[in-house]
Amino acid sequence: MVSIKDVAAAAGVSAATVSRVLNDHPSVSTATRTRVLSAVEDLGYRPNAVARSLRTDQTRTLGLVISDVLNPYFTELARSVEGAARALGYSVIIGNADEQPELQDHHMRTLLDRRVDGLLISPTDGCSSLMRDAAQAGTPLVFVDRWIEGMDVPVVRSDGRAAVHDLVAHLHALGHRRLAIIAGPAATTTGRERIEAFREALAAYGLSLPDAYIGQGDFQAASGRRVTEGFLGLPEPPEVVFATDNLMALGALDAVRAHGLSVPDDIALVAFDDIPWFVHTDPPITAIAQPTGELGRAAVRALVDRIEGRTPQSVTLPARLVVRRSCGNPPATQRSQS
Amino acid sequence: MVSIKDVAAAAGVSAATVSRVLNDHPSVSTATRTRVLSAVEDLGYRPNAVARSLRTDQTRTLGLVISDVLNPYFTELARSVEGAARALGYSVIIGNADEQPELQDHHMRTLLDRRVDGLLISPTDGCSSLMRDAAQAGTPLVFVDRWIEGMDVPVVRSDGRAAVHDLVAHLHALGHRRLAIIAGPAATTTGRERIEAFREALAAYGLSLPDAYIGQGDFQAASGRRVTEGFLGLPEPPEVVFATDNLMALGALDAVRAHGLSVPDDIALVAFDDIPWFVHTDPPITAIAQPTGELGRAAVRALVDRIEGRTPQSVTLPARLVVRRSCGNPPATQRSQS
DNA sequence: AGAGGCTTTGAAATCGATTACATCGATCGT
DNA sequence: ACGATCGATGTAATCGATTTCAAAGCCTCT
Repeated sequence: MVSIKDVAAAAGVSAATVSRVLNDHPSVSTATRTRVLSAVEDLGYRPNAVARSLRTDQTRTLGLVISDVLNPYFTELARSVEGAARALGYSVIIGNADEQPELQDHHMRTLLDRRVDGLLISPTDGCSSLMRDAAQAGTPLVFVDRWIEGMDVPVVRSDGRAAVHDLVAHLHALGHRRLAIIAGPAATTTGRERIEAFREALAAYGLSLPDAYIGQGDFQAASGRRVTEGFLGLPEPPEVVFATDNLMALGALDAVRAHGLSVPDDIALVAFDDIPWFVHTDPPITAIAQPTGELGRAAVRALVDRIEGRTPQSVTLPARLVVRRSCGNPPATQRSQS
Repeated sequence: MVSIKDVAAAAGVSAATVSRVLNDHPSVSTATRTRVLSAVEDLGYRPNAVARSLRTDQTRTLGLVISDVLNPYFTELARSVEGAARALGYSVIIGNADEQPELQDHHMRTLLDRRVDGLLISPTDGCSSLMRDAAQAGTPLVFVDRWIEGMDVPVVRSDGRAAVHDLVAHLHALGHRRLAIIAGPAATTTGRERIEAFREALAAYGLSLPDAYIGQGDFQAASGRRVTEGFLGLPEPPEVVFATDNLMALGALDAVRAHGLSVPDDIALVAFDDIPWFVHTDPPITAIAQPTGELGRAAVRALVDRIEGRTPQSVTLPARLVVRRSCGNPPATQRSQS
C-alpha cells in the first residue's frame, strides 16, 4: 500500500508538506501543490483513514444501533440516516440488536472500541449501564425513536398521541367498541407510550381497555400471531386489533387467516408504522405513519451538532393516521390518499 | 480516554506486558496477569481498535456493498452476513449503493480507505475500474448474488435456472401461454441470467418471448409499475407477468390494481425473490425463493477464507419455486406449504 | 546593510497499540 | 560451581498520518 512517504519521495518534499496539501493548508506554494497532487495521482495514493483517525482522534463515523433491521421501519430509518450522514461527510456503521439487550451492548462496545464520533441509539431496553457510562464519559449520544428516561441525551422521535386519538375516533365512527391492543415491550418507551395513548383515547370515548384485550408482544411477528390467537379464543373476541408495530400486525394477519376469518369483516386491524407493503396486503392496512425519513435526518443533525460542539435539540415530529380498508369501509371524507 | 499506558502505570508494569496479557501471550506470569487484568477492570480500559488496526494492519472488519437496502432480499442478506461475520469475530460495514454506480464507488472507496480486511460486493453495473484496481491490488473480494464476468473473484450466488424452468412448467400447466417478463438491468448478471433462463424455459415448451413482452426494469418498484402499464396497454396483453425481483413485482401489483384488474383472474403475477410479505398480499404471490441466509453465510465464509490465507470457493446454491395463488389456483399436488 | 516579517518547508513528536530484541534472574545439567 | 537455558519483563521501533516548532529564504523598510 502506498503511504504518504512514498508520495513525499515521489514529489521530492517531506511528508508534512504532502499532508498540508491534502488538508488544504494555505501555506503551500502553488508549484509544490501541483507537484504533490500529480504524485498523488500517479501513485494512486489514498490516505489511510486508520492512521488519520489515530492522530486526529476522530473517525468521521457515526454508529447507529437499532433494534431490528428486518423491520422495514428501521431499514428506512437506517437508510435516511446514512444519506444524511454522507451529506455531512460522515459514514455510518449499523449495529443490529435484534431486540436483544446483550447484542445491543455488543454493538455499542464494538462501536465505542472503534472510536466512532457519536452514537445514534434506539434502545431495546430501559437500562443499559454501558449506555450510562458512555454518556458519562462524554460520548456524543442521541436517541432516536425510543429513548431511556432520566438520561440527559437528546431524543429525536415522533409523537403518536394525536394520531392514536384520530385512530380511535375513526374506529368509533365505524361503530367499533371492543378494541384490543398488541402492546410492545414495557421496557421500551414506544411500547409504553402507545398503550397509554390508546387507553387515554379510549377513555375520551367512554371506552375501557380490559386486561383481556391487552396482549403483550415483543415487536416481532411471532408475538403478534400468538397474541391474536389469544384474542380470537376469547368468549367475546375484540372487534379491532391494534398492533403497535408493523411486524406484529403481520403476525396478527397470519393468525386471522389461520382461523379462516377475514379482515375487516370478522375483525379489524390497524398497525403502528406505515410501510409500503401495507398498500398491497389483503386488505390494505390502516396504519399510523411516522415521518421516518425526516426522523433520520433530524437525528443525524442533532448528533453532528453535538459532535461539532453545537448544542443539539431534541425533536418531536407528529405521526399521522393513514386510513385504508382494514377496519371496514371508511366514510368517503375520511379516505386517505394512500 | 484511558490508554494502555494508564493500565501499565496502574499495574506497575510496562505497556508491553499489558499488551501481552490482552493478547493471551503465554509468557506472562500468573501474578502479573491478574494484576493487569484487575487494573483493566478498575480503569474500565478498552483497547483502541484504531491504534491496534494501524499497527497490525488488520481491522477485523468486512465491507458489504449492496445495491439496495430497502429491498427486503438485500436486507435479509445483510443481516445474515452480519451474523456470520460476528460469529467469526468480524464486524460489517454496509454500503448502500441504491443501484447507482457512483454511490457504489463512493462506498468502495470509503471502505478501502478504512482498510477493511475484505469486501463483499453485489455490483450494480458491469465494469467498475475501482473494483478491478482493488482486485489487482490484492484486496480480498467476494461477489455475492451478482458478479462481474471476467474477474477472477469468487462468486457466491444462487442459480435460478432450474426454478425458472419449474415456474414455466407450473404456468404452462395452468394453461397460460402468453408470458411476459419485467427484466432487470442488462448490466447486472442476475438481470441477464433471469431473462435468459426464462427464454430457454419457454422454448422448452414451444413458447416464444416476443419483444413486446419484454419490459426493461431497474429492480425498483416504479419501473415494475411502468412496464406493467405498458403490458396492459397492449392490444393483446400477456396472461402472466414475471417480475425478476420483488420490488418490481410490487410495482406490477400497483399497476394492475390501478387498472381495476385483479390478480390472478385478469392477469397472473410471479416474482423472483421470496419475501415474508408475499404471503400477505392480495393474493399471496408465487415466487422463486433464494436461500438468502445460507448465501450470506457462505459469502462470509469465502471472504474470511481468502482473508486468512485459505483458498476460497465459489458457491452456487439452488433456488426453488414457491407456489401460491397469484397465477391461479394450482393443482393440489403442487401447492406449497408457504 | 541590517533588522524584522512573511512565506514556505522540514524535522521531530505524537496518537495507542504491537512486537523484535535485549536484559535479568533463576533453574538446570554436568 | 559454572555456563547454558528458559521464563518474565522492559526498551524501543514501528504502523501512517497530523501538527508544532524551528529554520531557511526572501522582501521590505529604514
